[in-house]
Amino acid sequence: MHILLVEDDAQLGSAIERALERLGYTVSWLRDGRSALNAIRDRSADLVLLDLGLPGRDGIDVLVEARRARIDTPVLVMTARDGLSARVDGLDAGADDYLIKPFHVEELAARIRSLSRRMRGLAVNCIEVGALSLDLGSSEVLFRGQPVELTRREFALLQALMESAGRLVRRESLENSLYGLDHVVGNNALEVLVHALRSKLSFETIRNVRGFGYMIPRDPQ
Amino acid sequence: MHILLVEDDAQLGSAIERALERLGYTVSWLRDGRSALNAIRDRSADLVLLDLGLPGRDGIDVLVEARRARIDTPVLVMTARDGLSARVDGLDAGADDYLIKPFHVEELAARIRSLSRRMRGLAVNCIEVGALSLDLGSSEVLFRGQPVELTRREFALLQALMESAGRLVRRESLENSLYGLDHVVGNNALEVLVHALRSKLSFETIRNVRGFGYMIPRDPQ
DNA sequence: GCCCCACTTAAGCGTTTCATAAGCCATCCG
DNA sequence: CGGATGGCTTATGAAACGCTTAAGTGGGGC
Repeated sequence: MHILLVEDDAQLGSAIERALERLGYTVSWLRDGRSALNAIRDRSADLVLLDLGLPGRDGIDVLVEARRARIDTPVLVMTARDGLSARVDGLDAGADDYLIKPFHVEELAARIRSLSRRMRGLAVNCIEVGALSLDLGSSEVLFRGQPVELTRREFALLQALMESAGRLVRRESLENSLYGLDHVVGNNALEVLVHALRSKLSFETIRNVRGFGYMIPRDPQ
Repeated sequence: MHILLVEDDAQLGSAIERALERLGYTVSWLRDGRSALNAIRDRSADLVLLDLGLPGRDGIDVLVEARRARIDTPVLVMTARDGLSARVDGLDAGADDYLIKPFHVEELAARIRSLSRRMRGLAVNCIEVGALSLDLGSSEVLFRGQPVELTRREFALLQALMESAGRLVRRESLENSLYGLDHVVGNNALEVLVHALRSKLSFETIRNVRGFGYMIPRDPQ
């Protein structure tokens, strides 16, 4: 998940950036409203962490402009404790949640998690591994940038594998998540499915571990 | 943002109240039509979430009275699935959108966000995609510049698809927003509806993605 | 009360998808 | 080297899916 951090204070900004990266997010840190707005318009970020204490009314303006452009990327605003009106303005302007400075990193992490949980199923929700990108929202799959048409079962299999990319997924566990616990399914269905998926992607993307299961390597080396 | 919740059921009311507060809104929860009407007249709320299942025709009356008093606070109406007539009355009486009980909290949140975005956007109640233009205020639909007569359901379907134009909308999600959560509804009502809509527009505008759902392409190429 | 309209249900049909089966290939043991 | 096991590949019939048309249902307007 990619987070756009908009914060003009150097010290605070770098602290937040480091904290977010430690939590496993990728971060773009921008210092001013103008470049922030451009970045938001690109829709490259999955979440925006916006400081409302920017010089001028920059922070609010960014938000208002973005919402006017019908960009509904979730926005989490940060305000000073005394900035009650700013906070209210922020929510009015279309923020999804707010944090009061100063805050604990745990608080920030919790808000981000809650927000990403909330937007799941509504906005884009991508898993990316190597040359593969899988969008759970639109059910679209890209392989080396090209869209690939998958059936429901193929999609489910790919999702299961990509969700634990780099790790082996036991055959049994795959069968469960594809067909449910009632194993009425014949013992060869999975192989057929794997084959179909491989021929739509490439034969190297899905690796078999004899006797155990399958995996998608995280580093395609 | 302050939301006025009008709901007589204690359990449901407190559940919705908690959910809204978790989403960062402040909530006033009122149980009956009379006090609701007073509160609406104060114009203290930014949005009203109104249950039409109040005893008597209280719910509708509140709405009609409020609109008669020229109060244009957005109203999101909640109705039971079987209360089709109540729903129609609700929209006729001046509701801005409706939800069918029971609903997911995410659905409620999405509607509230969409509504608040809509009212913020300088009364731009239009969604435009390709040759399609849908006016949420007047419920008018234009296709290639020509007005098209749609029924309520067709309109709701088109709205759902256009609100996420360019993205796939899962069949399940469409069924939820059209019929509510308890899909007691027959399993091909949606297909019939899609067919009706396609034949009023064109057969290319709505694309099916087998096994997943439907979408309206943002770029008709 | 009657008719009309919107809507759901039902049924038929073509297409796609999927599980099964059956044969082939690779790897692992002796 | 050869059997055995596990995985790969391909073909096929059945089931699922979606489209379409037609018939049934129930509410609102007259």
